[in-house]
Amino acid sequence: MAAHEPATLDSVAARAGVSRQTVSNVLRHPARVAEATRERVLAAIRESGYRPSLPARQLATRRAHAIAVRAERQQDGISGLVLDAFYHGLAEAGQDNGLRVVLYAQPADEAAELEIIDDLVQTGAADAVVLTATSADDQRPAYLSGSGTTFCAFGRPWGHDDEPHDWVDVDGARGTGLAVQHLLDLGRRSIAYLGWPGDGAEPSTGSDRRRGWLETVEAAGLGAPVEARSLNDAAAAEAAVASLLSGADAPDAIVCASDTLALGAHRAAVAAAGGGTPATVVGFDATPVAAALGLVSVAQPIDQAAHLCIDLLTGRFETPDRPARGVLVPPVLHLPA
Amino acid sequence: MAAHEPATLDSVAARAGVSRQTVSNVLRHPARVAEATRERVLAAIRESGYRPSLPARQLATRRAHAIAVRAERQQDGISGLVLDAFYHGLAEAGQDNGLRVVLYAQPADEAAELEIIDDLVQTGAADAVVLTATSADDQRPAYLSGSGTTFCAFGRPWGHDDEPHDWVDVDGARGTGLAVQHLLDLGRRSIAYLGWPGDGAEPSTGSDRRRGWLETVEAAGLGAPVEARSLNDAAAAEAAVASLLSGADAPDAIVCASDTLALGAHRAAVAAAGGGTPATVVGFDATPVAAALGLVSVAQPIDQAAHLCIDLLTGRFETPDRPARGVLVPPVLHLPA
DNA sequence: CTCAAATGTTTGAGCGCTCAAACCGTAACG
DNA sequence: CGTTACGGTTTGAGCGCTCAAACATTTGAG
Repeated sequence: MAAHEPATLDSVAARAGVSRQTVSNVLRHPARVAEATRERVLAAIRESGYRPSLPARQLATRRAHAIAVRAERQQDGISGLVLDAFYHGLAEAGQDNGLRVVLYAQPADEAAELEIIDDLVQTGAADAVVLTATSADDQRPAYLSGSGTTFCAFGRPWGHDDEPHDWVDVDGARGTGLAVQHLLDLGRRSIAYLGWPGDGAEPSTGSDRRRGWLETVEAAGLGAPVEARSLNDAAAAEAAVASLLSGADAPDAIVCASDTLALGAHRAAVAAAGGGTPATVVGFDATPVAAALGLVSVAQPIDQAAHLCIDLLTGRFETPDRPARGVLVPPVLHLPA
Repeated sequence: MAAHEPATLDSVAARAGVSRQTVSNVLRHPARVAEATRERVLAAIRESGYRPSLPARQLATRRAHAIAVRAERQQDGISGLVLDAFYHGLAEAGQDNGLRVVLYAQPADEAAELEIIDDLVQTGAADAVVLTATSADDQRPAYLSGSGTTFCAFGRPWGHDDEPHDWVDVDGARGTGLAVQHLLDLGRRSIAYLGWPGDGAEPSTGSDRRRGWLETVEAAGLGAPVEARSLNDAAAAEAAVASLLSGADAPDAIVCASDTLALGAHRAAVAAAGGGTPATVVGFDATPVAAALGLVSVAQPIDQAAHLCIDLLTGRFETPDRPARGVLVPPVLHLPA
């Protein structure tokens, strides 16, 4: 606990009676050092409480040993909570791979964000970026590919298969498929879908989730599937589902593209049931809101996704020119406690 | 956009026809450089797209220009969402002060966490730490004070006034006071409190929130205040409130120590009302759950708190021995949209 | 006109590490 | 018994910056 001068490679070397480089080798390339020497050096390291200087290493290796990730400006309501788990996963997986995670504040627009990323990379504060919340009209992947910045996206390159890059995403179709299956097991026979406007037209998260529902419902050989759309807003969702439930062929279950939609759907269902059994609602994201309402919801394995992002990045650090790789992880169904 | 060798202090200096140090001065101590020279150097910097190397600076100044903050292992249910906003606030305020924010994954226990913090500081990855979620029996502040690590806590040093340190906290009493006042304005006359077990005994977040309720209710000169306690769990809270509402002197409003408690209270209130007007519930933290249920909730000004943490830290960097300082920020009442 | 004090700029050294190349014994080979 | 080879180790150089001190140049006072 003494407040000595902090130990350096040289001070440890002197103590162990070897050269600076040998100490470094013990740490970075243990195989190069003879057994006996290694023991002695390790002892010296332990005794002196030596901690290698990160900045010095960064300077010498020209690598930051860090990745950057964006801190969202503000959680857009119900979802967004998933990010906390993502941050933790990144930090954890990063620690295991000698990578630190640095946060940058989401600025006003994409252009400003790209500037920040460039800055982080060029100043040597980060080697790579993890992009979150990517969408089809996202400029960032193309720009980063163009500028040669290493990155991994959490989210598929929707509609940009021509510009491949590393990505990790959750299999939304699989998730809604699980939801439908669960409802079928529960005996539901008319399973509707509540999605976002535009789902199904262009490739997107929404289209993907809708597809999983559609395919599973059709595979079950049930009647013509019913669906509604709404902006990601509980009130709007409630209205949309209310009209869906007032129709002649009212469904007995509703799979939703998000927990926000599920909240609205749930309200509408309870109202429409008028004391009877309301249609069963399944959400997406397994947020506390779904849990609070006692709804089943599709949970994204965020932690796993974060670890995979780190894996892809470390892989690319080692083999910079390997072809782009994408990984799809399966979600799981979360039943309320 | 050319992929030249990245510019350095020397390359810029050569281009501007001055010495290395002058370029450095232009950036760090503009006053030391003559107007004309400065212009010329700035032009050279612009033309060459020079970005100072962070690692080099860190090595030379022996400062990381970064602070560390913990990424929570897992959001404990409803609350915890606040952290996202906190991270963003830290990153934003940090950027304005030349501080980067690095994340570390919350490990299994406090001892392991302290080890990680030590490591970050000793390797020069961070100059200071922002502690989150501090509690009365928290070992971390004392340890960090002892080891001379600079830090700022988001949370008061409950019951540890003997070991002062920098902190920022939200005025919980003020928050519940606002809640009570709001209910009084609404015409409620019997305002109960739902808190956590032990609130009121020892100094703590819970005691603080309870005190705000108690003082405001007493100041209003209403009848003897009623209260209940429950673990931070919706089901437990529901049970606690149910028995509260079944009593003779059932309250017409309930102020809660958290949104999780509020959720339970809300359910109990709706059930007890049996179709009539349920008791009004006010939550704490203004999470999406409260919004989803249409509940009023006390919102913590997280962004402001984060900025204040950075202010305290930068202040301490400049004046390491100034006395410890604590800042209390007032919360605001969030009405559902 | 001289000298000292400003003012502006450069030089030298060093932060702690890693790379590549040089070095040194000793074992294996012809 | 000289030569090559090789595991193990050391040396030199340099990553890009900042500090402190040294060095010019100008200015104002005596």
